Amino acid sequence: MAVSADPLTPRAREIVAAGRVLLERDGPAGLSMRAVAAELGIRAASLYKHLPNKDALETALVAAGLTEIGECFEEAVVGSADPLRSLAVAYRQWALEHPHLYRLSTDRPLERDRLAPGVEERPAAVLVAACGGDEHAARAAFAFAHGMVMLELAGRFPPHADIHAAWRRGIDGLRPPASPPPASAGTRSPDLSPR
Amino acid sequence: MAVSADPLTPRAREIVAAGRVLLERDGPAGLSMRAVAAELGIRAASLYKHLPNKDALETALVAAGLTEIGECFEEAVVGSADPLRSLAVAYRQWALEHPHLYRLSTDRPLERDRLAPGVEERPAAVLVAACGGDEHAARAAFAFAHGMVMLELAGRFPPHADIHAAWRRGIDGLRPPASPPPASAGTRSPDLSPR
DNA sequence: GTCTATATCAAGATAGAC
DNA sequence: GTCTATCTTGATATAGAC
Repeated sequence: MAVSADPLTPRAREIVAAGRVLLERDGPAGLSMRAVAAELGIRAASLYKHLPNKDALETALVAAGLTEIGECFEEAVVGSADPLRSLAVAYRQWALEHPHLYRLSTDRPLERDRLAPGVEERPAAVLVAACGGDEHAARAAFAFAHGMVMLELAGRFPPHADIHAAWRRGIDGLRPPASPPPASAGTRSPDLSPR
Repeated sequence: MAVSADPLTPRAREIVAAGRVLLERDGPAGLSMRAVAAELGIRAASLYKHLPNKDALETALVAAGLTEIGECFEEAVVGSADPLRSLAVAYRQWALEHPHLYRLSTDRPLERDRLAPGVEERPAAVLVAACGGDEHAARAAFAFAHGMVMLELAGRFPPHADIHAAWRRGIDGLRPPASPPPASAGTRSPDLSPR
């Protein structure tokens, strides 16, 4: 059993960074070993001195993506009067800014063995707290947010759809009953724009 | 502007059927023109007399998948005391029984031009009705269900997660306020198993 | 409607020299 | 740590004969 990730050498980290540039710029089809090598000005064969294969590269990219999403989560809730809304805003924003890395990071089984400890658990704990300790609600909220983001990234909402209203309705239904939307000017939840 | 789908010849329909077998059995990587031809006992080149290219095959598969999901939807609500729950059960069941076709059908932009009329609209109307006419709630419910299914298909829920409880919590939060879970024995929503 | 033959391209990966 | 050279595989697609 693999206890933890093999730590990456500095050169391997540079390769992963180049891979990330390519993935985010050209999508998954652009993430070939040849292209990554070209990005670094070397030959594809040279990559294999630093990473065993392409899967190791993708695994490292997934770890990087999940780590960043987790950091966003922790920042999003500090001082927030409406943590669940703040998490939703942060989540959507990160996914829309890094669509290809988001998809790569979420559409395959997690190799939990190879993940640094806390990468999955810490953002999960933040979300559960925002759901008033209800972990079923937290799982539902995660699925809701993932579904919203995936549908938006796939262009599946019809042109006239009010995406913000759907987010609002979902969050309102998942918020813990004890804490209704904070009493501000209006009677409904505020808009979901990042600012 | 392409007004509607080119109708498929009978032979083309057989090709699409073979493609569906392969996709569902071997996943997207197994859906090659060579493999489809082999499934029919012919050569890949022969396929191009019946379909212009691979994209046409995939488009036909998507149309078939969406049509079937829509039919499931219409059947699921007849005589149901809890339409939103019934839709959720039907949706999850179809997706779990056809994981690869589900993913193919949902992860790319819809070519609405090439879809038979009603394929998208009719199930949408059923869902909106189940949400008490609230189309924002319907969109949120769609995203919630899509997210739940995608996470389950991707193996992203931890082994201990109570998936049924998450479905229940999501549905309860999205149901129209006027109609609480139908008064049965218990105080909570019933389990989400297909039976 | 199917065939053979082929063009074209690109992918992951390895061996071994330097 | 990078190179050249190569292997192996497999993909979509076209031309033209039968």
